[in-house]
Amino acid sequence: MTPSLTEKSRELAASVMKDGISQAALEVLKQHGYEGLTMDRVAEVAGVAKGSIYHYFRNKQELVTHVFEQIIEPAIQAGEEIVQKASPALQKLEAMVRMWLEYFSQHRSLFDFLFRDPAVRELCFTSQRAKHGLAIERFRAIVQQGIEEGVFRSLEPVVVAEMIIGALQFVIERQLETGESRPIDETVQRLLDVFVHGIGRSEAQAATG
Amino acid sequence: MTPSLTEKSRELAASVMKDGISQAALEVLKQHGYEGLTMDRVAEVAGVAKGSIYHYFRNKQELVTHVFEQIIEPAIQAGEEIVQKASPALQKLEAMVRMWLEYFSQHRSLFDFLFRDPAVRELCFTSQRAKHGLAIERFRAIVQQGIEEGVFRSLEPVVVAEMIIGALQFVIERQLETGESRPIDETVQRLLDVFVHGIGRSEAQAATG
Amino acid sequence: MTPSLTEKSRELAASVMKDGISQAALEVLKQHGYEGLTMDRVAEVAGVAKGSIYHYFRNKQELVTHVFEQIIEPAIQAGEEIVQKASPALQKLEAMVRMWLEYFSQHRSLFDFLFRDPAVRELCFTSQRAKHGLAIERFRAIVQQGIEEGVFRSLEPVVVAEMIIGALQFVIERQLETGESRPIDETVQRLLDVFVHGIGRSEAQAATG
Amino acid sequence: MTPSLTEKSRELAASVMKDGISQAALEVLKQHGYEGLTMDRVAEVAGVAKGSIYHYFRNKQELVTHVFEQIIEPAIQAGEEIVQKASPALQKLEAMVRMWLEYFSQHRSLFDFLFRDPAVRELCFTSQRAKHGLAIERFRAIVQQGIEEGVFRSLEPVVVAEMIIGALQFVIERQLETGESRPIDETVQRLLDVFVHGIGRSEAQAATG
DNA sequence: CATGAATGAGTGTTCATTCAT
DNA sequence: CATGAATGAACACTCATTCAT
Repeated sequence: MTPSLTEKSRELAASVMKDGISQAALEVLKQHGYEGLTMDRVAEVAGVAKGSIYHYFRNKQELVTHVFEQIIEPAIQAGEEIVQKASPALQKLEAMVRMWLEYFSQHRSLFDFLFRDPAVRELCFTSQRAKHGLAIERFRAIVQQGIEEGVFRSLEPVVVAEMIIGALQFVIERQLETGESRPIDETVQRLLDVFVHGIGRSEAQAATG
Repeated sequence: MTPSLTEKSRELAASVMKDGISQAALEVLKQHGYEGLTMDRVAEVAGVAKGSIYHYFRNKQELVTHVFEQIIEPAIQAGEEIVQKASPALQKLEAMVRMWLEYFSQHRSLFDFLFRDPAVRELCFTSQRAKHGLAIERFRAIVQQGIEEGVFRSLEPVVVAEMIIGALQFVIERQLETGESRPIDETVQRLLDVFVHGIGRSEAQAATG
Repeated sequence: MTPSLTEKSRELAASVMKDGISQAALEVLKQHGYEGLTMDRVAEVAGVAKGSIYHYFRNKQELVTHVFEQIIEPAIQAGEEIVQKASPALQKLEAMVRMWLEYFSQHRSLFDFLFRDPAVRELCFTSQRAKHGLAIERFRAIVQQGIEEGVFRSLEPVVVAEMIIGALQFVIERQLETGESRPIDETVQRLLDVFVHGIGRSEAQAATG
Repeated sequence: MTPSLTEKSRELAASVMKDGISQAALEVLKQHGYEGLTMDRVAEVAGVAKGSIYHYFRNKQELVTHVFEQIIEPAIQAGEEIVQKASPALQKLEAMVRMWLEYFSQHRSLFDFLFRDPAVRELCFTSQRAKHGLAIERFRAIVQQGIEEGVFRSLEPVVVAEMIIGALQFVIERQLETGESRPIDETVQRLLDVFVHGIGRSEAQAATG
């Protein structure tokens, strides 16, 4: 059992180091941008020798990936909670949109950097359908639930999920670019309004429908 | 008149070279990504000496910018034509969505790279409201027209424009990532359907409205 | 005889071009310094094609050398005149010191650049004992004359000439560096005073002597 | 105490490397001149990788400056000692002239290169009145002392100092250029003779002579 | 395990020189 | 002769990665 204990403390120490380095990398990312993310700087900020980083991360890419995962974790958790709740789809949708809006407005600048690494993108979206793919999956589930509840029309839920996320991301992105920051509540309402009721006028809709 | 002729052929040769280098850069971009875009590679692919590139582009950034402009130009033109037509907003919207859909599906992979260059982003979005900002402006104008025609509800047109573009981009992005390629017609219909009618069911809408 | 005429006009044209290019190089030198002296810039300022420079100067070094010769020529001439005059050595010395002082204060900044090229140095001082060596020779001749006239002590004239030139150059150099510009008359007097009478006090001299 | 030991050996190793690189740079300077001083060559001669140089010197300029300081340091020290001594001005002057003469004859070729770097010049003369400015200051102090002792005439000491240094430098320079090497003792005597007694035969001098 | 010195391939950019037109 | 596009070697500097201690 002793070895198990030693092993555990070893593991603990290792994970502490990993986190420390990861945090340092995040700091560097914030201050110097993606192109300014050098192992030297990470080592300096983390207060460890450059070589030590390679004990915990095989290479720079792995470090970047880990940083990304650290950042996105809270959103994953928050999303999970929202989905798990026993609320109507519309409420879940609103909660989800608000959560992502808040999340993106906090971290968008970092995403600019993180999404830059093709390897990270690969990881996030495609390969293991992880993280972002997960976001889609969750919106999809909510849309599906809405359809089943009879409040949403019977549309392809994945595509709808994608549209919502895309719209949401881009709206945030624009706000960051233009510098203006509208209250999140307002943005949430607008997004929901458009997606739920459409931009078409009811009479016209009645006519077309 | 002779100098005019010589001058012309010189200009022609110069523009041929510029295009050649630009094409080479595009090729490198496709194969190696933005981080892999080195002047050496461009020179090699273009089949010219590295130094020669600097006869046509002051520096790397200028080359990148030029490549970007070359790519986006056709879309700008097509957008202009659509906007100028005297058609109802709904038709324009459809044409615009289809155009961008076609355009993005052709170039999305490049945008991943191009949008990554801060200088390019600057150019595109912020500084001179050029290119992408222009796209927003055009969608905005169409939405505005729709509102005036009485077919669209009176929503903030800029935000709606942003949502549509965001949704559109992301849907394409996803298709590229998942590898599946749905017919563009179908995607256009889905986007319009969602944005015009919303995802909510009519009764619910009637109830809310 | 016709070919002779053609030949002459050809030669004339060539020398005109050489001078034009040389002047352009001088201009570039003044504006951009030695490190900024590029063939491109020279061609641009001269208003000729870069390639044309190589018709008149085998390479950059030859051009630089030519520029140097152009600059130093007036001083050579002025020196010649002073030496040729039938005046007492002391008067010649004063005239010479004044001339060089004026000359250096006008061109010192250029010398900083020109003396930088080892090839130029080679040319100027060593190889053909040209130019600068010539200056030494002239000061030497004046000192010699002074000895013969009985107004100067019988010292090794070359070394004395070197000392005077060295002192003269350095005093100017310092003025340029410190930025202060004392009147030339004053500097001339000081130099002559020190070199003619020495810094030692008469009694002390008598004591030492 | 162990860390202190490790630290010390580390520091030692670092200073050994710095010196090695510095020496290599000196070697390159001697063989290829200032324009031929490339980091590649320094690395090759030093037997280290190019990148390693940048562990010890932030950039080329810093390396050059360091080389310069290494070379000039001994002269600074020797000058300090001479000035500090409690000897009559005339003796100090002789010692100083001899010291510089010896020093310059050893390093003049390097100065050709070193003085060429604007940054080095800046450092030496202007900015902190360091090094060369220091030399002037010291000669000035000696002249001043001589005036106070009553052995030198009451002349502007700074200008006299400049003249002596200029003459001294130029005489050495000439010897290097012409290749002839006169005994230093002789040169010292000639310089002092000229500067103390002047070249003119005055009545007083005539009386002594 | 921790270290940080050492590495060396790679980066964008410059510029004297050549040569086909 | 005049041209200027093309060249390519050279430059200072960076940085992910390795490895002896």
